[in-house]
Amino acid sequence: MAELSTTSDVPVATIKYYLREKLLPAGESETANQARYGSTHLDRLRLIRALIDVGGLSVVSARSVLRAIDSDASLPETFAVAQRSVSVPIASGDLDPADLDRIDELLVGWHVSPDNPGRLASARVLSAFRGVGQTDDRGWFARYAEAALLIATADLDEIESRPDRAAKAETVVVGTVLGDALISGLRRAAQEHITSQRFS
Amino acid sequence: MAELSTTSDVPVATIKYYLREKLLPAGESETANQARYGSTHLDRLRLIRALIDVGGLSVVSARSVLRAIDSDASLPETFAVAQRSVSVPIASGDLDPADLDRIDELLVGWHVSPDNPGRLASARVLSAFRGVGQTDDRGWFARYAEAALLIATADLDEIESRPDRAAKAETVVVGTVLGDALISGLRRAAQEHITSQRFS
DNA sequence: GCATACGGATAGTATAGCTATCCGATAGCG
DNA sequence: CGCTATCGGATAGCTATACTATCCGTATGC
Repeated sequence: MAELSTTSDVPVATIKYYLREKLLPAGESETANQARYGSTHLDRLRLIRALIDVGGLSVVSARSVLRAIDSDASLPETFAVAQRSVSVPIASGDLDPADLDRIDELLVGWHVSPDNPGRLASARVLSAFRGVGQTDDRGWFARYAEAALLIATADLDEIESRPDRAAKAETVVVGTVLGDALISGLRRAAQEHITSQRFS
Repeated sequence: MAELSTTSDVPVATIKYYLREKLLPAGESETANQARYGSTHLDRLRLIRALIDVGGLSVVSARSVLRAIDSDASLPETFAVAQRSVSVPIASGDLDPADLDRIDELLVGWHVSPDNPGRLASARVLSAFRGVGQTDDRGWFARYAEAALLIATADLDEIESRPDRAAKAETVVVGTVLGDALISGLRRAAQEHITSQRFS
């Protein structure tokens, strides 16, 4: 365990915490006070840190996506789990139906279920925009939707390129969780680029 | 204050907390135990809730972006504040220079300063991808960068459409903070759409 | 004249994510 | 064989955040 800690750069106490929280499977005990951790443990630990540190997942969310990877759920099911774990749950009753309508209007031709976390989250953002006095943002949102379609297509292409179900499932989770961080990072870089282009 | 609480649906105790934390300016005291809150206070309160609830900002981050809106800082400066407040700070020393190189390679032709939070965040995501054994993701990342450019262009167009500096600054902040929530929401909807397209 | 409501100050609460200490067992060393 | 250091596991403690609840003196309005 000490070795796992040094190679992964995660404190021993934290590893113990992840074991307790069932994020990490226990090593196989060799004697009563020695356990063996192999490369699978190291890989899993790195995945955990990526999800939590970079993706910003909570420990409970991380656990549920890890379970989804380990299960034999279908890809769409794994996607659903991954999506729910990165989204704050929103009850559709809390939303103004008019906001949902406007989102659906934006997404015409898309096949999206009514309780898709992204659909609800988008409606909530729209409502917040309205609350702040931001209006006439239809064009803005439409361009976001176009970009989202590009990204999702890239995501699915990447997932399909993976060899087997296990690898595909992991890419679904990693892509969903880290993809959010990636797109916002690149967006900030692009914002600075365009800003400097227009302000000089 | 009770009125402000009912119209905004924010508990009185929470409003007091925001006053204490200097997110909300104090109402003008009329007598020793009465204060007057106007529509500016209501607007500000709604903005605070949008930033915190929908945008996921911490109270301290919210305070710093509100200060940026109220200041007479230039738009690029306001952008920088907004970007820093939505990003977890990353020291460039913690990153593998090779990851930064690969991001810079992706961003050729872009005018981005070395300490742009998005550039650093993207490098960190790249490093996390590598750590979980995800490779050959150059094409994937490039498509993300393309989408980011589309989004940033839409952002800047929207900002420029605003009448004056104050409105522009508010759109910078609101757009930066809520835009992240919007794009990830739309991405999830698009993922479901493309998935169902390909799996049926 | 007095219950009620006000704003401000202060203290308390809940949760999350670690982190530190204690404990008995055992491995290595001489 | 003895002794110290280290192991894994269990438990308790810590820190930060975002509220939330109570108390208090003042003042309003019926």
